[in-house]
Amino acid sequence: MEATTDAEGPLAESLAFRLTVLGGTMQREFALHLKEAGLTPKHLGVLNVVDRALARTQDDVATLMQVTPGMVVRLVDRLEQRELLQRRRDPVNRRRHILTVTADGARVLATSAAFAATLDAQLVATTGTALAGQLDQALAALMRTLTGSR
Amino acid sequence: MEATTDAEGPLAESLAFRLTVLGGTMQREFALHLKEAGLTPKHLGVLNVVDRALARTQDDVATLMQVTPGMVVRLVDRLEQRELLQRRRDPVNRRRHILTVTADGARVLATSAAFAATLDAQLVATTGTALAGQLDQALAALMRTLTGSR
DNA sequence: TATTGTTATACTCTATAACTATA
DNA sequence: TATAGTTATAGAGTATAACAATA
Repeated sequence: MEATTDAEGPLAESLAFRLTVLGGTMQREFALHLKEAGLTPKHLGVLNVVDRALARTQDDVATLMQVTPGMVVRLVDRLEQRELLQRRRDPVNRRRHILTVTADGARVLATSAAFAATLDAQLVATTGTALAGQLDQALAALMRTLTGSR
Repeated sequence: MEATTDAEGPLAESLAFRLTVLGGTMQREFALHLKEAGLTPKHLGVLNVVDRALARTQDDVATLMQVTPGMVVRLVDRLEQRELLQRRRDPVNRRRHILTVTADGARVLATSAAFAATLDAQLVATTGTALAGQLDQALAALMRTLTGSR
């Protein structure tokens, strides 16, 4: 009766489960790196989507990052205090806050990109260049569905 | 002077960063699925490492999952309350608690594996079978380094 | 003296829901 | 009436550090 436990293969071999585990490990690395700046991975995520023009307003950020509007407020609050992000009212629709990354914000993104590059180097060293290239393609395909096929 | 911002390529194209984002998405899915059982993805992680014999004691779990001993206590507390995991003293070294997955715990793992399979199906549908196969290989290589090359 | 696990404390993250203002 | 954002509250997660028991 072991068909009950492994009907679809063990959990540990699922793509989704391993993505969760490895994503958690990577997130921990980013968290450690960002700690000195008083930021979390989510703060970096906000900077990134705004910088990449995937999100223009707080509402955009909430939808794209799947977080509540209330959390976006707090994330943006801190980023604004640190002068990494700027809020300004949309003259066209005064309910909206348009977000822009400041020069300091761009610097945080650059530093984090450099840090990410060192993590990538470790990943490539583990998988080898061939597999890393294919990992890159697979992740790109998956990211496209998250950002709405852009 | 834009070499300053993109010296190593943009953050959004980093393998590590995308693993963080996608891992977060998958984690959210698992969290939603586990909510009705009153569990979190970390609880599932504990069940998994114990079931796979990657961890025998609470200390093993803490080391492997990179969480503090105090958190393992609370995670195991809940799993034990729900009768998904059993604690018993190691007769050889009475400081240790040996963990074993109960029949109910195995059932949770099975249900979660089935759920993971549906997530996997979505992932495969997005990337195509060829890329999914290579994603599988890359993730396997990366997981081996996490579990100590076992 | 080191290891394993527990507890206490405080802090952060997060979700929910009520609220303000704009449209 | 619907949208964008804010605030308040409460609950869950987490880290730190002090502690107890065992080796």
